[in-house]
Amino acid sequence: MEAVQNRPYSQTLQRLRDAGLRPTRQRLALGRLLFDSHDRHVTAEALHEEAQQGGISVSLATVYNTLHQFTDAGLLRQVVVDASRTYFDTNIQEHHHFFNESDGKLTDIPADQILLSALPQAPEGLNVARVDVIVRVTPAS
Amino acid sequence: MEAVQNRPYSQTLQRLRDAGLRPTRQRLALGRLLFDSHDRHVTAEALHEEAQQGGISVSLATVYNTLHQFTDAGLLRQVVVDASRTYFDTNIQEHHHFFNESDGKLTDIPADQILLSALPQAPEGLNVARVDVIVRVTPAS
DNA sequence: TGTTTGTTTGTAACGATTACAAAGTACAAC
DNA sequence: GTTGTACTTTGTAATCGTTACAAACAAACA
Repeated sequence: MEAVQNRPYSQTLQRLRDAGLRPTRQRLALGRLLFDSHDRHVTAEALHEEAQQGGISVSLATVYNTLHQFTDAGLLRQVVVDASRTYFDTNIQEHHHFFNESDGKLTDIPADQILLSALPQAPEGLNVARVDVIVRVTPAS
Repeated sequence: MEAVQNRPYSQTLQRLRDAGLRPTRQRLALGRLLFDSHDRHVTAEALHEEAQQGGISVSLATVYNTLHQFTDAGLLRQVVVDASRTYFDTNIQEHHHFFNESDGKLTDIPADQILLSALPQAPEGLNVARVDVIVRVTPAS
């Protein structure tokens, strides 16, 4: 078995290939930041900042482009919880979120921890694409 | 019984008084647009447009101010479903939404039509402020 | 009616995001 | 390798919804 420190947890290269995206230096670097740990929730600005800190030279425009390309490829998912910024979630399985309204932090809730019963029928001519449950939390008084 | 056309469905004047907001021409006019019919979902831009069409002279800045004041007073509720714009909902009861991703239209789902069981415990030190369920729908293929 | 305090308005500013064209890079063919 | 081409990245300008702000205005009340 190969050494842990060399194991490509994220297999970013393969993911990019599978998605038909050229494995450029920028995409590989951002992919590793995103996929080497699990259940990350990032904004474009935050990821850009993180890349800079890590010595990765990448423009903010590229971070935006990349996040959208990854999302289109199904490697990421957008989470809408706050009107002022867009979050991208590395967990693409069905699941839900706690959203801390005071610090803007998201936490995953596994799908099996929330049971939705009796979902009403979608209006005529429409199909359900996804169901999002957002549990908004605030610091206890 | 008074004539239907004179009946103040929305009782906007009283609502404003109760909320401690001066019943100005602009607030009364916007309040009537919002509260004279039920279950409305508006954006600031759309409400401004609607007011203009109806011959109500009110600035966009005032529409924004008013929507926020109404929200703070508990007369409206904000709904976050789309990163690009903020919706305000005249239904302040507990309920959920269908969100049509192709045309941006919201439809209410009464609270009793979605049963959420086994909501996980909020992280230490946090209280649940609200649970939003958004059923994202798209046109059937 | 006068005074005070709250409200409205037009416009500038803001912050996140997108558009765009020029410069750079991956990749396949030679 | 070298070259050619299509795809990417980049800095920056533009966009868009929203907020800030100070001057003009209006409601409340003595």
